[in-house]
Amino acid sequence: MRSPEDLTVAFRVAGLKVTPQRQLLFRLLHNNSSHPTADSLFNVASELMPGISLRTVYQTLTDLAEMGELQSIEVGSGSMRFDPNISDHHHAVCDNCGAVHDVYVNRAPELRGLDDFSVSDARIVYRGLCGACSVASDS
Amino acid sequence: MRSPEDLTVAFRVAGLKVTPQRQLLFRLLHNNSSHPTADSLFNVASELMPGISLRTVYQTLTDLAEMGELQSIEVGSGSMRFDPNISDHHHAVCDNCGAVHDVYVNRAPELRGLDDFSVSDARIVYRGLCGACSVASDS
DNA sequence: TGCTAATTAGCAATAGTTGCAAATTAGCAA
DNA sequence: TTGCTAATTTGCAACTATTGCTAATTAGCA
Repeated sequence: MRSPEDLTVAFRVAGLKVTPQRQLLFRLLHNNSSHPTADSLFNVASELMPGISLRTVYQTLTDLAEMGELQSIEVGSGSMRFDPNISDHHHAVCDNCGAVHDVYVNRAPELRGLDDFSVSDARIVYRGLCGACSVASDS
Repeated sequence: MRSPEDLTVAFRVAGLKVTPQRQLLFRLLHNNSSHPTADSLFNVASELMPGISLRTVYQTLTDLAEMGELQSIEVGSGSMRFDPNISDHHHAVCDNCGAVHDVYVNRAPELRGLDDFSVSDARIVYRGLCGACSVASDS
């Protein structure tokens, strides 16, 4: 995702308005690698801007995703997560603490068992234990 | 997933009862590669056994999943899908017709960018166009 | 400064799934 | 075969995540 400053310009160019709510969300998402849900973002945003609506958070996330500024991902936690890292990467989810990490793979794995399927996207979700949680479970 | 006959035995051994509803679902799921949702299974089951409850379908799917007889998968279609194929495989989803296909990869892709994460499971979801739909969209 | 289309907030509505309790029933034992 | 009891089924309410709708507000241009 681009910087809040760049997004401000990009939104105006696209005919979208730059409201205080959106600027706040730009800031909260920039360089955010926590893969937040709409709700968790709403909670943080609410402390900085009491009264902001969850609906507005959803709306802005949808707008950003449509502009290609962020990726929406599903890792089986029940709710959608948003990732401002739009480089070609995948995710590792800790079964213990639920944290979602960005991971990279050397090359896209090749398919077998399906002759004619033209792949446009491949997403990998790894599950297991993150560093902190494996240490904690050593005994 | 094992055969309806084997599951009948396995359920009794596990202290679970084998009801007509469950037997029907065993049959509907056996060798079923359509990756059905709870609701689509319910629809088929309802024709063969009017009055069967959606709640029962969910319950039985949960039981089967807990026994390791089927896999529940999420491919972004909004609802959970169930796969009686429990071999090590992945899925390809057609963006046009929504069909979910089983696919196999030569080897699990290696991680980069995360030092200490012990992977217990990796799931790949490919998106694109299936054979039938690529042909249909040629013009 | 005023205008207007975009946005916000709040609430209702929806989809998928699970919780709960009363009625039913599978499967064991006598 | 009959009776018992725990498991199951059903129906419905509740719940979570998300989207639809609309009146009131506001960004940004002229």
